[in-house]
Amino acid sequence: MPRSEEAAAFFHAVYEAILEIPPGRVTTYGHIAMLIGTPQRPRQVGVCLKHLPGDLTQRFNIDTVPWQRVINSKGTISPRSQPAAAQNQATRLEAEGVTVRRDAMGEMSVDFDEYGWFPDVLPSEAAGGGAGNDDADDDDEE
DNA sequence: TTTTTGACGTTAT
DNA sequence: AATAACGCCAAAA
Repeated sequence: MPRSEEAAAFFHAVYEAILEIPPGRVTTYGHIAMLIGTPQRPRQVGVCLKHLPGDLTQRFNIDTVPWQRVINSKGTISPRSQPAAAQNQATRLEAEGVTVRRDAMGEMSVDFDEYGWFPDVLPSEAAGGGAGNDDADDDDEE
């Protein structure tokens, strides 16, 4: 558990934000960081997920928090020390209807155009390549 | 206690 | 396009 109250509050905010990701959609560590008002700490979002309790009696645990819906900004499942964990994430995503594409180098990616969930994205970003969603509320697009 | 590590992302070369 | 440097900070070593 986090050593300070402030850290605990951060963990809490991260988990709450992740709970908002709709099933069958994905977003990024950076986006979660932005949503909770700390855009400079996407890395800490990863820390929170890494330490997500396996204890199912806790309010936030690996079963109640849809951690699998968080991937990196490249649109790929972040590799970690335990390769099986990434595989597990892919499996959980596929179980909710998300297509995970494996390329030649064992790298697993998800198409943001199809599954990305990015509410509150600034119009300037959306203007770029047609792949954006400037709406704060989206369920279906393209 | 100090140092290193790491489920990241943006900016600068 | 690809690589490096940096900011971030809780945990683990």
